[in-house]
Order: sequence, then C-alpha cells, then structure tokens
Amino acid sequence: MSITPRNEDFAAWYQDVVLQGDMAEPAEVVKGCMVIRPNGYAVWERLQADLDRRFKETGHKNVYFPMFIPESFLRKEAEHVEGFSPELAVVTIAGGKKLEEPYVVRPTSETIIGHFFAKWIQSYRDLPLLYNQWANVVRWELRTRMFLRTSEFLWQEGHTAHASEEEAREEAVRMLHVYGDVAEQVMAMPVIRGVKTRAEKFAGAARSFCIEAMMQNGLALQAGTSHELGQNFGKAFNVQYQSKEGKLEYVWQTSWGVSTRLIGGLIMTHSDDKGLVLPPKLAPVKAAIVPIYRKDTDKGTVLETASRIAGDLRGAGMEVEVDAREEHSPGHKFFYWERLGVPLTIELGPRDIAAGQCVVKRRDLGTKEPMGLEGIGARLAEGLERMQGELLEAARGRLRANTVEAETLEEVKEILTPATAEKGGGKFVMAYIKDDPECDAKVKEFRASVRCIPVGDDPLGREGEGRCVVTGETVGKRSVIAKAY
RNA sequence: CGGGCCGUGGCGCAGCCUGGCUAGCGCGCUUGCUUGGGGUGCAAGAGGUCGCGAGUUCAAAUCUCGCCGGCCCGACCA
Repeated sequence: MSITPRNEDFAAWYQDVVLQGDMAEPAEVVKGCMVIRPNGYAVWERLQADLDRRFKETGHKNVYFPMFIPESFLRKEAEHVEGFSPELAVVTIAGGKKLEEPYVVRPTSETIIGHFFAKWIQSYRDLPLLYNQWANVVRWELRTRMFLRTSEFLWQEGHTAHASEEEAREEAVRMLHVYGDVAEQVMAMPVIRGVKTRAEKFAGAARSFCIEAMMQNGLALQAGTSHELGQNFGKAFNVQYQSKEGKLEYVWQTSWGVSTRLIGGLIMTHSDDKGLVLPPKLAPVKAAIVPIYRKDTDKGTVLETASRIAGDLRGAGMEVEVDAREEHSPGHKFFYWERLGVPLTIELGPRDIAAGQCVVKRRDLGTKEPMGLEGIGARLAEGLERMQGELLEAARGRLRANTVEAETLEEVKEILTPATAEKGGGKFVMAYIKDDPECDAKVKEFRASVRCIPVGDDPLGREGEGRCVVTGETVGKRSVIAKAY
C-alpha cells in the first residue's frame, strides 16, 4: 500500500490513522459521510478549543440554531438559494406524514439565523450581535473527497450583525485574520489571506475573504472563509433596527467558518510516508516514552525512571504516554507512535539509565539525540516550541518553492499546464493580471481557478502592483491562481 | 451525467486472458510459548453467499448479457 500524502493516494492511509472515511454500504451509511475516530477527534477538539478561546476574546458568544430549516427561508435570498439548491438534502416526510412545507437540512445557517435576528434586533443598542455556532451541516455534493469535502461535516459558523458597513467589514477582516493566525500559529500551515473574486465568492455575500493553503502536492485548499454579507440577508429577512436618529435601517451582517476540512489540510501539509506529523500545539500526546529492558532485573528501574520522566514532562505541561505494553517490542512501539504523529518519542533503556540520559527522537526530522534527565521537562517543552516554529517554516519554504510569478494569463497557463500532465501536480501562480472581467472563466479552461487576491502583508514578502477583478472593481493587488481541491 | 479503472474473509491483494479437484497469499485477529535499543520468532486456530441476477457449459471467481456498488478524472463545491 502506498502511503504518500503528497498525492491522491494519501487517503489510503490517513483514514486508518486518523479517521475512518469509510464510504460504507449506502443502505447503512450516507455516501461520502465521515466517521471520525478518536485520534482524529482529539485533534479537532484542540483546534476547537483554540478557536473558541479566540472567539470569546473578541466578544463572541456561542449559540445554537435548528438543523432543519423551512425551505421557504432559503428562497428569500435569491443568490443564496441559487448557490445552494443543487446540494440540499430535503426532508419531505416526518412523523409518517408528508410535510406541507419541506425542511432542508442546513447547508449553512444564514437564513434561519436571519429569521431570528429579525425578532431579536430592534434598536442600535442591540448591536452588534456577535454569535458563533458549533454545528454539523450537510451539503450533497456531486463528488465527495475524504476530509476535504464530506457530505456532512463539523464546523463553526460565526454570524454577526452590525449597525454600519464599516463595522461589518472590520469584523469580517478581523475573523479572516483570526483564521490566518490559527492556521499559521497553531496548525503551522502557512496561508494566503485574500479576497475572493465575484465568481468564487459565497452565494449571497457582498464580499468573501478566505485563507488559502498549499498542500504538499501543490494544490490549493481553501481553509477558511469570512464573508461580508452586506445588507443582503438583512433585507431578505427584514432585520431592521432603529438608529440613534430614529430612522429604521437594515443591519450589516457577516458570517465566517472553518470546518473539519482543516484536519485534511493539516495532514496534507505536514504528514509524510510514515504517517501523520502533528504540530505540537495540536498533538493530543506530545511525547511517548518507550521503555526498553531485556531482563526482569532491569524492568523495575526502567519503568520507574520512565514514570519519573513522564512526571517531569507533565509538570512542564506536556501530555505524555508511557508505553509499557508487554505484548509489543520497542520497535513496534516506535512505528506505532510515529504513525500517529506524536512529536517526540523517548527511548529509555538500561544503557541510558546508566548514563543518566534518554534518547529523544523528533517525528518531523527523524533526528535522535541523547538528553540528560535533569530538568528534561522544561527543555523538551522548549524543544516543542522550536519544532512548532520549524514546521511552519518548512511549510513556508514549500509554499515559496512552488509559487511563481506571472504577468499574463498566457504565462499562467504555461506554468500550470505542464503540471497538469504530472498527476496531482500544481503550483501557486502569483499573477499580475491586467483588469480582466473574464479572468475566472479563462483560467478555468486550464483547470485552475483564481483563489484570491491577497490582502494585507504579502505572504512572500513582496508588494504587489498587479491588477485583478474583484466584484466588478479593480483591486491594486495581484491574484493567486492555482489548481485547487 | 460523460471518460477510465475496479468489486474475491476485518484490511490489502493474487487467481480471470487460456473454465477443472478442497479458492490462495500478506497484514490483522484468537490461544500458547518466546522475544525486547526500529514492525520478535514459532506453533495451533477462527474467519468466504468470489457484488447481485440470468445465460453458456458435464463443470463458472474465471466466458456472455443485464443490474447494483465503489474509486479516480471532469461538471458542482468548503
């Protein structure tokens, strides 16, 4: 079995390691759904915790809305329903009776939240409303891709309402950067923060921001989105407030989300042929201690020392496993923890104990080094921080190495087309395209798409002077064109 | 819905072209002993409507037809 996360075959192993993406018998299980196993869920929980903390720091509160939405709600926003209609799962029978009005299983919650916002918002004093929901959503895609596009997925969706367009835009941009920061600082996955073109933006949004990451095979992955909804949903659901001046105004809304797709992105950013590689900040287990002993006389000392080291590491804030299983050899255990992506493996045998040390192996580099036991907890905690940074830098290096610049669409085509031949190959092209409303349609011809027009600091450290078409306006930035998932 | 590939114990596959005895192999699993610095070794064992249906034949996992399902590449999309 090929275990190569750099190409399409990667699914073959990660479904065993992290999550079972089993497309089981359709009679039993929905096609393209996902089953998240404990190892995968533990990673998701850590991501959730980090995101949740940041949301609360920016004043957002968690809420929950129904998963069944009256079909008529979706029809209220024309562009929104048009964008989602083909991928809706609809409940037509319930309680043994045909329903008068079908319910759709939420593909996202703008509509039902808009409905409630209209009831809850009367005055400018009610604003802003900063809500977030952790939920599952369903999108009946024509084609599913394990992790990256499952028919049901877990996510968080933020929904906010504001009294002014500027404030809503600030919110959308703020959340874009929250996502960018989490991707980079927590997942060690470098991203390009940008704005979507009109063709690529969320159905119903005035403007969509996104973070785009590059996988090891060079394909782009949209890893998170933040939308300025304008007054589109406000008008569709009659979400009005009375301003200080006593006038009735429609609210300005935003929505933003990241999903379990991030786990797919995480895997495809760092993992190698040996299995998962987890950045320390997301690893449920930071270090696995493998005790080695040949004779029963050694066993006691080795295990005792192992648990003392474990205690030291735990004292330094690290989750540690001592793998004292009798039925497996040390070699087996090394491979086991390596496959699960545990950042550090600690080998401890009689020889080490005699020398007052242990041997520490780093998952990402494969390097082994002896380390004295004195104060090892603090030193390894530092080491993990270093590893976190180095993973990000390594990924940044790959992003840079696979990014090229172009001036015209012809050039873009030349760069991307040879990669078409190599299956799964891809590149980011930073293009300075002249004002061209047909840009999206043209790049589609060579199976690429305009991922975004970068905003803020240039991810490659260069100021862009190119042009691209965004929602009908010319923006003084270059665009990122790539083949994508 | 178009193009390509595939369906054989839990997982991965061989066998099919050229029909033939009791359908094999690796991993995993169970039991026992053994072993331990990178997947220990040995022994015994459990586990199968060969995707479904029809046809050809003395005989079908193998050939023919139909159906179902899956994967990959497109269209759609987080």
